[in-house]
Amino acid sequence: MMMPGAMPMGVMPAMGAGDEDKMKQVMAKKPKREDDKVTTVFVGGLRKSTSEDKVIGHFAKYGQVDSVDIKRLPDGSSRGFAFVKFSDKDSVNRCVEAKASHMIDNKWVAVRPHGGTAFQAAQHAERQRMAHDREKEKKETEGPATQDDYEEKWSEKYLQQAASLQDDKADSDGDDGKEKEAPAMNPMMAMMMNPMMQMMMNPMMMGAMNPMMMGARPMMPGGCPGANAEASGGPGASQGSSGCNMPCGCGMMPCGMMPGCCGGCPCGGCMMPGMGMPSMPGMPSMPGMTGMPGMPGMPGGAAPAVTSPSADAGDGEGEGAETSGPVKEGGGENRFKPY
DNA sequence: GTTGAGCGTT
Repeated sequence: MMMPGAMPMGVMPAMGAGDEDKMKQVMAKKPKREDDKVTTVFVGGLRKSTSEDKVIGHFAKYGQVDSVDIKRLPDGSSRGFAFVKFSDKDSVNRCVEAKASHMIDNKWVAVRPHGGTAFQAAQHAERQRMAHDREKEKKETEGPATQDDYEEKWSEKYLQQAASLQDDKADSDGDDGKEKEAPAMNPMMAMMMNPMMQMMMNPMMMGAMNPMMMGARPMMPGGCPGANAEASGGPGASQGSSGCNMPCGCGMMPCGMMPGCCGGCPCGGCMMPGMGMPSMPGMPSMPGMTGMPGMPGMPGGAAPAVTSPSADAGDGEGEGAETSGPVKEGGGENRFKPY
């Protein structure tokens, strides 16, 4: 026994008359629009003053004009183009083929099929451009690389910079010929070239490499006479003669930290008050760190010994030796100021 | 100022 209403809607064998009509309408609708297009011509370049009547009057000679739709702004003024619908395609063809002879209101107008090739090409180009923009935007949003990539990149950059720094240093160090050739740069070396690192490392290295300095010597009020020796004879030249065995150059070692230290380097090449910076055998000097004169209140500050530009002549200019008064800035060249 | 706008959905 089959209930009348049990049949699923989707398999209904027949449609009512009304349904059929609806279907016809739906089916007809789309083709109708297409037909509208193929029987419509676009008319561009109209005068604002051109009326529908004028347009109809012009296009009537190519066939039966169904309608003319001049596009207007809300205020009613013409936008300068119109759609002319013919009742058949042949009229459109005739009309389009005669494009050279369309003059309305004494003005040449453009007549093309609705959605003609030029229009479609323009639309296509526009679509392509939009798609391209979207693609680009998407890429930018996603980002060109991951965080890891960035880190890798920066590490690489750092190493490269360190290497180039080392190269520069090796070049400038070669001037006095006292230092050994700088070894090939590696990250560890790059780190060691950091002034702070040198400050930290030198005490240890000095102790290990220069046992001579471990010998106790009394403080030398008046400064380290080695400065003179340094200026004239290089590191170690002062040894023995004037009471201080420190080769008074401009290394990174605070003088006061060394047993037997004179308590201050008057050489003019010191960075810090009271911090004689003995040059370190085998280590490149730090030209950029030099040039600080002796400081007031420190034994080295009043050192009479330094009257010449000293070991680091050229940037310190020996200011520190001129007076025991307030510190002068090292010609503006010093990037490292005391305290 | 040379290509509309409505209809109404996934």
